[in-house]
Amino acid sequence: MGEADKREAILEAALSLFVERGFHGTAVPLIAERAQVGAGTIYRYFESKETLVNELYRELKRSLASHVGEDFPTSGSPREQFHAFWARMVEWATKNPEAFAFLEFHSHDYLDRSSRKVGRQGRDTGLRMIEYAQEHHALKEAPPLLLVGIVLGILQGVMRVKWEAQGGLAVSDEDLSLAEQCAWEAIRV
Amino acid sequence: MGEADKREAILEAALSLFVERGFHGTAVPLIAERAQVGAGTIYRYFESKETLVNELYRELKRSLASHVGEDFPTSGSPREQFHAFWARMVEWATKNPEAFAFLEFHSHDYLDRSSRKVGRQGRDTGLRMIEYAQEHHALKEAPPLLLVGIVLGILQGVMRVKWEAQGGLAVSDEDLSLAEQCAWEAIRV
Amino acid sequence: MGEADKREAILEAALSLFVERGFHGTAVPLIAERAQVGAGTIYRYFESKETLVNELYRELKRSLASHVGEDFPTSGSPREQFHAFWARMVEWATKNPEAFAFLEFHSHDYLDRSSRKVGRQGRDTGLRMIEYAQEHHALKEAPPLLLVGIVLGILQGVMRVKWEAQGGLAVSDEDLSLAEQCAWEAIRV
Amino acid sequence: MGEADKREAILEAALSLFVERGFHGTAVPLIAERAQVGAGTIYRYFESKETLVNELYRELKRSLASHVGEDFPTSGSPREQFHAFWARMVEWATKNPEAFAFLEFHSHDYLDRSSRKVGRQGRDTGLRMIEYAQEHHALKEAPPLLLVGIVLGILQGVMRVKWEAQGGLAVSDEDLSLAEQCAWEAIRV
DNA sequence: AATGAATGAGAGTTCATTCAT
DNA sequence: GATGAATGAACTCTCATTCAT
Repeated sequence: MGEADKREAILEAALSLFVERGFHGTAVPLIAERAQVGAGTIYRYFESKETLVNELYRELKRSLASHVGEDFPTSGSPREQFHAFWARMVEWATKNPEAFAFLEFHSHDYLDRSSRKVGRQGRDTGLRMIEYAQEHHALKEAPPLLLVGIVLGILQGVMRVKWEAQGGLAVSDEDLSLAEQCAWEAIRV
Repeated sequence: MGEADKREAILEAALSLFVERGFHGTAVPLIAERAQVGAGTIYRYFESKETLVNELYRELKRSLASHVGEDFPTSGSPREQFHAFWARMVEWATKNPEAFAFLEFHSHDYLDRSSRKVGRQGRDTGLRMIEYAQEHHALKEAPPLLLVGIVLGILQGVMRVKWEAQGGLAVSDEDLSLAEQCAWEAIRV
Repeated sequence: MGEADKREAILEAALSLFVERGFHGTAVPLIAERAQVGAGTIYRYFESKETLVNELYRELKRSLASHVGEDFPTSGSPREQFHAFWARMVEWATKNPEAFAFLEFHSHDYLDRSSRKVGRQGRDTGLRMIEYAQEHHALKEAPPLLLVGIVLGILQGVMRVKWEAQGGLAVSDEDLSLAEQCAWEAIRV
Repeated sequence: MGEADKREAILEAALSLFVERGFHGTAVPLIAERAQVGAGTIYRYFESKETLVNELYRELKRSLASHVGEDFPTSGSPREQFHAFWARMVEWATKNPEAFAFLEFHSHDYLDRSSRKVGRQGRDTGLRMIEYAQEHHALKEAPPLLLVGIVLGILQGVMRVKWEAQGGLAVSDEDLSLAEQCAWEAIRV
């Protein structure tokens, strides 16, 4: 196992445990065990448990941001942009359910300045998309922050239902498309 | 100070500290100090720190539910019912900002079975309202759980913006009414 | 057991263990065990293991300094002053053999600024006594620091012999008086 | 680099680090780094960190002893012998300041039986010199151990002043000669 | 023979909980 | 009934030592 692999194994183990038991409920040796490394090894890759969770947070935030931002239809219509945004968020969340759960369903009382900055950047990107759409009179005349809150809230609310769904109550792709339409109707003029 | 008062003081102290520093970041003696009681006293009112946070959670959930449910316009139109629901949620969240922040912006990895049941009851009430409205063909034909997720998501998203707003960026009552309209347009036919 | 007693018990336990096994060879729970308190209790009285050893160091240094300084024959002849100094040092070291061993036979790589300052104060007092005696032409014309080093070196060397003596090789009071005379002859004109 | 060179490099690195940071404050990989070898290599030359420090201690003690003992004026007068002893000790300490600091200013709580034996041998040599001088009625009638303690104490005290001296307070060769005279006057009849 | 990444025992420390006062 | 000093289990983290390369 190469160095990068080991680092990755630790991050993956930490992610799944943080989602299962929360950050504070997860002891470092438990992460080590799941990652199949010694407890001390974690400290060759991360300065501390806090550093570990912060790096995990930032890497996931950045992964999500880059997935949404790649080849974004910058010159598309507001509705096209909204679709791109929604579809990619859902895509990422579906491919990385634990990562999405970690980012969105858990509180992050351990974030350092750098991580909080990364957290804000994601929101700011959404903000610019909203402002652009408002300039095209495609959206309601409301404070952009409010509209961002509404859209992200819907996304979170819907994904939480999907996450919590067990057994036959699964949320289908069709449902997610429907939710996109709901979200659009929430904010459009 | 009577027994009930002391219990209340402990719960209030715990609430504000949990919101400030998170459940795990709050030491029991700190709660005692803020509540102006001895550390041991807390254990005359609550079996453990976990019990305390669970009872706090349930009492707040019930308070919110009863505020929303009291004199609910059971026979009103779906839109009237939706307005009642929204306005009362916002009212309670505005009167009890810390309580709302605790319930909605923090992860609750410590909830016991009983608390999770109470948590579900709130959602189920919303579910029945949605189903009732769907029977009247006022809402989109989507899984009720999805629509509940959307509405609660919007509410949470909007209130989070309000909570995080500092300085001149405050979210006004007008904004909240606008958000209500957004939420309605998200789910109505 | 009162608060001060418990603090004292911890300091005493720590002193004897530090002398036996060195600072780094002494685990905190071991100190607790010998002091007959819980491991956590130590942290109610001392911020950390380092704080503990620093406070111990300073209290002993101060005790020694005050024993030597009390009713010191400020206006006595240099020889009288020297006798007072020597006799009191020996007296304190004999009454507190572990304390003297801790202060003089162990290296103190953990001392903080405050402790180092206290350490220097003791030496400076000796320095002033030497300078006073030199002004009276009672001592050799050598750098005062050197003479202080010589006297303290002799004291330490002699007490180390006493400390290490086991069985029939004990160092008697008479020997210590002899050593005083040696020390005086080392520095006098 | 030959085997012996590598061993030497490790011992030198260890010595300077032990003097700077103390034995317990020095991590083995740090010694390896300064010696420009891999951490594991140290364990091809020394069984353990304890073995390493013990061998270092013994080699330095032996080096000092042999420097003092070489061509010692066995049939010289007590004063001549004393001068030879003092001058050679000072010479060695001046040429090997870190080694002297390590041997004399640090506590050695890790010494094994063999090292303690070597430590005693140095003192025993001094003891025989003292006894020889006493037989010639050149010294005070005091327990030889005491006189050895006095002389070694002075040497240590003086060298400590020199070691700690910084800036313009340096201890000169002249001062060291003066100190020799002090030491002699301390013990002579 | 040499390396240094990996290890895990053991360190210092915290804090939910207890119980003598 | 109320207190808060005391507790010790469990945590995070370090570092002497090993061993696959």
